Amino acid sequence: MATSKPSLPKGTRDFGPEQSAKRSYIIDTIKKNFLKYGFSQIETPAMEQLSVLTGKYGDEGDQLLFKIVNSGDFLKKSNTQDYEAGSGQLLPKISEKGLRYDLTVPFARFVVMNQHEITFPFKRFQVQPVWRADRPQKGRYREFYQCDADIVGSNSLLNEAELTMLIHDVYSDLGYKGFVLKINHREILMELARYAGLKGKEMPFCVVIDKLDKIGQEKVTEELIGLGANESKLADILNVFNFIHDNISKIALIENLIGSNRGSSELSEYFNYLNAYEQGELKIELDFSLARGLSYYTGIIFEVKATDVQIGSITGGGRYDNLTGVFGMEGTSGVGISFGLDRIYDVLEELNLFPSALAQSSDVLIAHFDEQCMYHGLGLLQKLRSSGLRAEIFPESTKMKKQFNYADKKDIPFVLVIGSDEIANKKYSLKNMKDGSQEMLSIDQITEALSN
RNA sequence: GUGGUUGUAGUUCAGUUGGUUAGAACGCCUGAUUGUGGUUCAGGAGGUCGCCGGUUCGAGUCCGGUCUUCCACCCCA
Repeated sequence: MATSKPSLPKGTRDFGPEQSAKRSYIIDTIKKNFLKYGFSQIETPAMEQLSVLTGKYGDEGDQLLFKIVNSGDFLKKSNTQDYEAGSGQLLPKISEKGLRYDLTVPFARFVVMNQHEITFPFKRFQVQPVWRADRPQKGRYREFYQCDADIVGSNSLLNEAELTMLIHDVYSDLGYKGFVLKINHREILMELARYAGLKGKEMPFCVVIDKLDKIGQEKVTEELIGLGANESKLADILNVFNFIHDNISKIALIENLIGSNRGSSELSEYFNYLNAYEQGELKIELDFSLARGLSYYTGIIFEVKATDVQIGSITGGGRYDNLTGVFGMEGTSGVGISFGLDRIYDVLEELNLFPSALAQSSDVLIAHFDEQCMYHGLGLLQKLRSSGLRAEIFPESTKMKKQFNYADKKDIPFVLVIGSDEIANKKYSLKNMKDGSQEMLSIDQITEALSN
C-alpha cells in the first residue's frame, strides 16, 4: 500500500494530553453544575435520519448539514436522470443519514420517541460533539462540543431563572468573570419590527438588528429603511437600545414605546424570580437588540458573551414553545442552554484561567538498575497503587539517565530507585525531583510520605 | 456558498532581482557523567520547501489548479 502524508479534515483537531485534561476540566465543571440543578444525562447517536435533521435549521442550516452516503453501492437507487436533475433530486437517493447539527433537535426526537417513559418536566443534559459544514475560522470548527441542558414540559419562567443561576454557577466555578449574560424576548423583537412598520418582515428585521454592535447604528438604519422601515419610528427604537439603565427600568421604557405585551410581562416575571434567589451581582443585561438565530426560539432568549476576548457567543439558549410539534407531539414547551466548550476553552486559555494542577502525571515513578530490580519493583508498584497513589514503573531496564529524564518530562514529582542495596536493606531511595533531595525509606514510609 | 490570506526541520521562523550543497533558535539523539533528571559543554540526526502541473538552461522564489490555515461576508457554539 502506498504511503501518504496523514492529515485531518478541515476544521477538525486532535487533542493532546494537556488539551484533553483542560477540556475535561471544563466538561467536569459544567456536568457537576448540571447535576447540582437536577438534570440527568442522556446520549444520542452521532448520526440521525436526514428526515429528522432537515428543515429544522432553515435553508442555511440544511446546507451546513454533513450528509452520509448510503452504505454499499450508494448509487444503486439513483439513475442518470436524478444526476442531471441536480443535487436536490439526487441527494435523497444516495443519502439517508446525516451527522447531528446540534443537540436540541435530537433531544426533541428523543422526547417524542420516549414520551411515555418520561416524567415531565423532564430535565436532561447532554455533552456531545456536533458537526457543521461551516467554513472554519478562529473559534469556529466543523466538529465541536455542545454542553446542553434543557427543561421540557413546563411553561414556568422559573426554568429560565434556574438556567440563569446555573450559568452564573458554571462561570463562577471556572473562575471567569468577564462574561455578560444578555437577555431578550422574541416577542419584543416582533413587536419592535411591527412598530417600525415591518409587519411580515419580522425575521429580516431581527437579522439586521443582530448586527448592531458589529456594523453600527447608521448601517443598521440604512438597511432597515431599505426593508421599508419608518425612519422616525426607527429612531425611537434605536433610542431605546441606547438607554443605559437597570433592567427593570428598561422594561418600563419598552412598554412605554410598544405597550405591554407577552414579552415585557414575561421578562418582569423572570426578574421577579431572580430577585427571590437573593443572590446579588448577577451579570444580566437586558438587551432589546439581542436577536439570536435559530428559528425555533419563541420566548426569552439569552446569550453569554465574553467581554474581554474576541470570540463571539460562548453560551446561548432560549425558549421554544413547540419544538416537538414537527415530530407530531404538540404543546410541549421547552427552554434550554448550550455551553460552547471549544470557545470557553479558547477564552480560558487566552486569559490563563486554567488551574495549574491539571497535569495528569503519576505521583511516583519506579526506576531500576536491572531486570531483577524491575521484577522486585512490581511488588512495590502494587503496594503504592493499592494505597491510592498514581504510580508507574519504567517498563525496560535501561540507563538511569533515561528513566529520570522520563520522570522529568512527565512532571512526575518523585522517583523511587531500586538497586541491589535497596533490595537487600528493604529501603529504597526516594528522590524529590523538585528540590533534588533524596532519602532511604521503607515502602511503608514511602506510601506514608507520598499520601500526604 | 462568495471574496481574500497562509503553508520552508518536531516547533517558531529566516531565505536577496529566479542561480552552487535551503539556514537559525528551541526541541530531539549521543557523549562529557560505570547509581540520578532539570544547568553547562562537545558532537550528531532530522527537509519529496503542503500537493499536482506549467514557464525557464535553472523554481523554496514566477504562473495555474488543489488541499490547509486565518480573515471578511452569510450564519453560528
